Amino acid sequence: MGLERNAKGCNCGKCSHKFCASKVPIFSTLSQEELAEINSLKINKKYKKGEILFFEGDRMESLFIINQGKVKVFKYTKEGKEQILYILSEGDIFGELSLFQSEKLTFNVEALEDVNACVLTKNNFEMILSKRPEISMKVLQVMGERLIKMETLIQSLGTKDIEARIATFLLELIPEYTRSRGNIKEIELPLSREEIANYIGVTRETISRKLGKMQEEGILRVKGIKKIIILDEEALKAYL
Amino acid sequence: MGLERNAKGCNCGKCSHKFCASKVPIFSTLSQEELAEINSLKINKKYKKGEILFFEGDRMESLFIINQGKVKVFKYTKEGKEQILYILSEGDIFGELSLFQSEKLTFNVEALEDVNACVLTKNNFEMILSKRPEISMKVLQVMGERLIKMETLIQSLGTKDIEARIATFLLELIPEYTRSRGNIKEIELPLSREEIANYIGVTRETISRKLGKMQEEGILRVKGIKKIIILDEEALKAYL
DNA sequence: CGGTAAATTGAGGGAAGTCAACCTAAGTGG
DNA sequence: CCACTTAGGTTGACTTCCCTCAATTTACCG
Repeated sequence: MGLERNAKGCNCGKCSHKFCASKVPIFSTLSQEELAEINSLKINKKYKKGEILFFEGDRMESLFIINQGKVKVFKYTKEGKEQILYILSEGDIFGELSLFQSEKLTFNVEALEDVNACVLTKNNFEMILSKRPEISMKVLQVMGERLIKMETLIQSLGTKDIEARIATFLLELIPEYTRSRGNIKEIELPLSREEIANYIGVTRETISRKLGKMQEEGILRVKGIKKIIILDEEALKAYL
Repeated sequence: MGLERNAKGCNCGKCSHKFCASKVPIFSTLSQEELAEINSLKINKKYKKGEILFFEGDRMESLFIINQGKVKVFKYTKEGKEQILYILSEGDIFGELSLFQSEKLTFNVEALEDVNACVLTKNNFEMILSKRPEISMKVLQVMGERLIKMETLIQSLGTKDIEARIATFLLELIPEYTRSRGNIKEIELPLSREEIANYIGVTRETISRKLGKMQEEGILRVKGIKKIIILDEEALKAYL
């Protein structure tokens, strides 16, 4: 699967990470030569599922580009429960903030699956940025999108109706995590029940019960532990 | 009051809005001449308390700088309740996002008190930006701070403990909204009870009850409708 | 094919929401 | 300056819904 990917995106046979830079929207305006330069500067890191990439309070000295896999970004609440802020996957970046304000990280990052990431040092990134200042605009766009996602999450958490929160969560997943088979949509869940609960601000048990209820209502079908088939997307939207 | 302000910050007697640009961190690197240029480009707008500056879905074609007063930025939840995202006051900017991604506004903005704002058109701002590209870095910093605030809010909303949410809210207010009298701190609340409730994700009544409880415990004193005296800041922090 | 971690299901309690009545304070006009 | 009006705040009784705790059941991995 991983090999297929490479074969598909790159023909040179050896540079399995040529993608790092080319995958990322912030570098979309760069030429092939410039991308190649970035690739020669980057280093590659691998993490196992469950591994912590960063802890709150760590000082970031580099820009991370996720080449493969997914990570969750989260904080701990007072009760020691994790509050997930967002999920990042292939092509997403993080650490960009610290590059501009050299502050400590305000969240933890953990690999949800095996992760392959490219790392650009702060210095190298600043060098690239000085050559191509329009990149900072791109970074602004990415941050803007992230802000909008967080606004949606806040709106969701502020909503008392838990069905609505779950619906929001599922609908968000559809564009990126769905394999369409005919006209039914099968979501590949990136999170466990407990993690969904921690994202939505409820307990694991409540998620179980609500999904069960939605299944009874014919809106979706829970297929094993990490798949959900959306049978009636309109009914889901009606919850919002 | 408004005049005193002006007298204090500006001696020319006529340019009551010279501050707009000089108040804003994103323009902090500019020279006096450049600031003056911006001031000649900007236009001035006034809003009455309760007035809506923008609706969700509006297209922003300008950068707003708050010169005086406070606004709340909010969305509506499914139940029609407002979910406040943040409070902006003197020196804060908004609309910066739309300038970079020309998307529609994702929130509403309402004046909490009489507001005086400076407006820079998108074109003018882009012109300034092209002359001084380092401003985009500053914008990134501002957005970074906003992102961090939202992360905190999410963490707070995800926390079940409502006392903790109230404590977080009050402690956030202290730096900006406190008049210290001796060693007791008196917070001037920018929000009504209902708005606090809408910010924290609970009902008006719950806020009343919890503040009453905290008063009984000797942590604070509710003084009328818009003042709270913090008697025991440490006890407040202990809720976190 | 076990063994373990995760998910589900059920029963019970508690905390916040709802609804309604009452109170307080800010603003208005005489 | 005071009485009146009204919006916002507080308080109480009741209800609901989610959390908690515990017992099973189901999925996943060697």
